[in-house]
Amino acid sequence: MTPTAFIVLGLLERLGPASPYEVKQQATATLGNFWSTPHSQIYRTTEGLAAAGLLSVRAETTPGGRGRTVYALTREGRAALTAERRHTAADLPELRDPALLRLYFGADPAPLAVEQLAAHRRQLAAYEARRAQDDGAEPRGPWLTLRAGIGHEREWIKFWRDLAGGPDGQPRQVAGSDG
Amino acid sequence: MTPTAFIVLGLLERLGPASPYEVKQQATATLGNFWSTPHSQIYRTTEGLAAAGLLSVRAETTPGGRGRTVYALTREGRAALTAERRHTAADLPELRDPALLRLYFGADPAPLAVEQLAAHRRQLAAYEARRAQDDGAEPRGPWLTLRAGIGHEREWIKFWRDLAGGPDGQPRQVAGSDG
DNA sequence: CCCACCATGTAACATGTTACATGATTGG
DNA sequence: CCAATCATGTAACATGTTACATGGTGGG
Repeated sequence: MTPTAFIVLGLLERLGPASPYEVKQQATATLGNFWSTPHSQIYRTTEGLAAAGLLSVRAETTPGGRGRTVYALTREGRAALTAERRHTAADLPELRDPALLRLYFGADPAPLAVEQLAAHRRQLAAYEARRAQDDGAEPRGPWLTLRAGIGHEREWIKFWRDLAGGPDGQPRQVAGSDG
Repeated sequence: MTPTAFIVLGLLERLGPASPYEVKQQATATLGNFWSTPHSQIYRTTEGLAAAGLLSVRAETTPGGRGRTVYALTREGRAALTAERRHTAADLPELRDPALLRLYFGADPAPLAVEQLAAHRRQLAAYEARRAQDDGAEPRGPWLTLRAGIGHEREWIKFWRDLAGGPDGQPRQVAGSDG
């Protein structure tokens, strides 16, 4: 199962029957932080899952007279979701950071680092604001992934801060803070 | 410029004139750790860059009588490389970790974490072995990205270790080690 | 000589990205 | 009533992934 399919199934479980549009809204609102998906992809995926029998389709007409398509989990869909949750196979993702690529190929570290540092600080602030909002929230999953995000942002900040240098633009530290 | 294009240009600068096959070998050997690229993609990209005038093309015949295509940076190609190195725009990558997705959607943390922990420990060991090999190596870029990779592997290990639990399968710690 | 692997690509398909299109609703 | 925005999709194109194809080379 592709990640996008898993996302669609998982969100439909939470939402109950919903249109791809609603799924997309939910995706953006909740896990947009560590895994975004464009709406065109959501539409394709709901179609595909319906064709595979994991979702049921219902054509609706809105009060306004406009058509829309509502999908819901079938029994097979729920089973697939459960199965996917039980997978423990570990294929590690790559960092795939364009900034890292530039660094690798000889970009001047300091100016790059200044921008990266600022961006990661903003991201960390956003994460922490969210965590403050739903500290201790149930279910646990989202809270844990948020924690992962925060940890990695902090790691990035450490990394780029070392390269950003002081006011004179010199690196403050290059040797690894090992141990 | 796409990341793949940048990779191809950067590697061709190091290699001098080379075939897509050689570029791919180099890519795997050097930055396969944080950004892999399939060889089919390298072929497409060299074609595209040549069409855009950033690479020159030369058809060769190997000693064995087999044909191959050798690409080399043009002046425009070098200029594009320099320009890209100067970009500092920061669009942050997402974590996009399938394991995190499972966690988010309610997978049981402990068994997932056990596998993830093992995988990340292997990856960390590989990184550290490499770093031991070329500690202090020049140029600096690759060494720095390796450091980033190590930092993030450690962060993942911390994260999953907390979820993996002791021998009894209970989480050892769930509240954030904040500070 | 044949099998495995290296070198060199091409093709087919899935996924991701960006842009386009268009009907309802709502605020000014 | 007009513009902006919400809701609902479709289309075109780029990128990434997987599989296929084929010529040389070297070892058993």
